Amino acid sequence: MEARIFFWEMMTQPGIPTLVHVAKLAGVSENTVSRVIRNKGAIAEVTRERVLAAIQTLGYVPNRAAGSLASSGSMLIGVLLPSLSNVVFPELLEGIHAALRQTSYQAMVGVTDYDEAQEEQILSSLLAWRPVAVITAGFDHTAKTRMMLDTSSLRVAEVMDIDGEPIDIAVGLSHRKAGYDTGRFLIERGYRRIGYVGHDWSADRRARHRYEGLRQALTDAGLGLVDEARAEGRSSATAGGEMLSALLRRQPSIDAVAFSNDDMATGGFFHCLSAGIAVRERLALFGFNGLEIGQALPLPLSTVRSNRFLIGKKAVETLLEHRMRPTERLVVDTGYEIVEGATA
Amino acid sequence: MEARIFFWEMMTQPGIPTLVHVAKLAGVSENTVSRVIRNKGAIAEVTRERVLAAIQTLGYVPNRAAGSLASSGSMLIGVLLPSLSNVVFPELLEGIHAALRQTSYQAMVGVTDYDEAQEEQILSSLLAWRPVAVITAGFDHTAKTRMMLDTSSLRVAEVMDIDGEPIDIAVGLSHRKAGYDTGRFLIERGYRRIGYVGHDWSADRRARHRYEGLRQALTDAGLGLVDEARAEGRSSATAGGEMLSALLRRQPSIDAVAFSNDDMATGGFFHCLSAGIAVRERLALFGFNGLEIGQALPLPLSTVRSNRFLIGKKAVETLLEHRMRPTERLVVDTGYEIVEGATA
DNA sequence: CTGTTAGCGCCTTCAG
DNA sequence: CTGAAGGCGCTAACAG
Repeated sequence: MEARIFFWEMMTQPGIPTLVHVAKLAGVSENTVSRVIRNKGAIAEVTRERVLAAIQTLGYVPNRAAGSLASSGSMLIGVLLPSLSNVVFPELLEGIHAALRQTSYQAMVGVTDYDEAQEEQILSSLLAWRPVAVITAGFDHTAKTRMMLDTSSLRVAEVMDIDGEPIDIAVGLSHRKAGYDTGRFLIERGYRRIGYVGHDWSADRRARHRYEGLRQALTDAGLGLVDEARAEGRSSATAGGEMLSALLRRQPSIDAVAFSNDDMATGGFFHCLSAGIAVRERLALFGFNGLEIGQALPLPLSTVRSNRFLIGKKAVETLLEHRMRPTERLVVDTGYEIVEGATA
Repeated sequence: MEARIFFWEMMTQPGIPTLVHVAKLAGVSENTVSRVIRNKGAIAEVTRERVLAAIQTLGYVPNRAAGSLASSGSMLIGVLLPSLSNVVFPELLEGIHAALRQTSYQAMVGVTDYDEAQEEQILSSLLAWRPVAVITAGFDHTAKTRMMLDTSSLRVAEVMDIDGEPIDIAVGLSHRKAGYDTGRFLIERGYRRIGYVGHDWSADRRARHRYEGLRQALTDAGLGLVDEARAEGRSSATAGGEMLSALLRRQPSIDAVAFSNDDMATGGFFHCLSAGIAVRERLALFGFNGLEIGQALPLPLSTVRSNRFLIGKKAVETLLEHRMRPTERLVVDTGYEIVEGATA
């Protein structure tokens, strides 16, 4: 009772309560309050309850900036994404958030817009908050970015892709292998005149890897790609339709098309509808990602399901398992799954 | 030269450089360095250059946790989103990030999973970083959430929706009005037997507002909703197809269907394809959102375009325009646009 | 089991 | 135009 009065006396200007306020109200030292909050060290049950009550009545929320400064451990994980307009990245983020929910870590996201120079700049503003780890989608970095990432004590997970040499942890799938399996799948189904429809690779190195894997599979089977059409910009259903149309104009005899992803393939499917092309009988379509929209098509899309949510989750888990930077490079293969569908 | 040696001497343990290191290297006081960084106060050009050089060679990155603590201004904006799996939220986030890119503010995102209790918990972990403002998608909060949001000095923007009473700033569109206009559009096109296909409203209050607006328009025209079908879970193309199928089984005479959003409508479109129903001639379809996929359909979807990117951008801009909490409630209407399309 | 004493890295205020 | 103190809110040692 008296303690509470004492507290209100203190609050010269009604600001946000701090440890001092809680301590005063609970009649203990700041330090004890801190211990209760962090569950560190042994504390008498009575004391703990008194402190908890004080926290409750004041609505005290610890200031993490102060905590971070004092302990040099921020409970922050930086996340660098190229974009949010391609569904795969939000899905990755969902996985990251889901894994973080169990912990008291927070994600801090930066969007680089597929630009390495921006990545550099955004990374440095993330580092200003001294995260304990960074998750980044991809292996292509500027020299300076690489240097910043090389700060010892900063763990780095490069996600989505495991086809490169990671800085310390890689979590994802081999897009080259997925592309190869796409080729194998089409060949085994008897398709021989195979084409490719894609989008701009400069922003999407993984799409290029899949393409390379596809070509390899065809080469290994004594075949080749009949022709290909690539859109200038990012992937979209519209681009997929237009590019398929262009490809077929040049090569009417093509019997199967591998698309750079499901968005493009969905557009291809729509084109077939409009143009009266019988999908699978006359022209097989194959995508990548396993998005919901592809599976909702009148004919479910044949594709490869990559689990973005899982990648995000695994990345966080792996990162948090290693409190120090791992001595050896770690590669976590989250795999993928061929979805037979009905379009190929 | 000498200065540099001096610096290395200091680095007993090769850690992250601080203001002290920069100051030593540049031969000035910490304070001067701080001023250079923040562009505050007058500084001799020579000094500034010397400091900048030192920062460069050390790769110094200011510690914002420390800055935040010292200045009680965090350059952080908290963002509360219900989910990332519905495209509209990543798009909103893109707008937020785009607006933030010009500034030195950072977004810190929390995902509530459509759960008010979680929102409360996540908000408090965001507040631990003492953001200067919070952006939240929606008006439904628990009492405790409301209390936390009521901290003076914390500016709050509630986005997407302007149909409620904002805490201090609302940015978005009137979903009720958009629903009303959907009804008007269908009526003016001559449709009279109108049905509705939706998803679970408990997670999506905006969808309910659109529905209410729609009903109002029908009522005002002396009509009523013939029937409706609502899926249990979240919106998806699959659910849209299934629900449309169920609705038509009950009410074969329906001539137009308003969907809760484009995902659902796209699924409806696919159902029509499979079932051989002539879209528009026999059955009109109308969506909401104006997603790319809808416009890529063989018949572009008739829908309402809500500009999520703009909402995010405007929210940030409005928030940053007001350095203090605005005295009056502010409502920014970002509007919407009817997309005629070819399905209604 | 609890309190005391120093900082963490920066910014603000006040002197020059 | 620049420097010297002091403190933001918290945690890490030590003591006891």
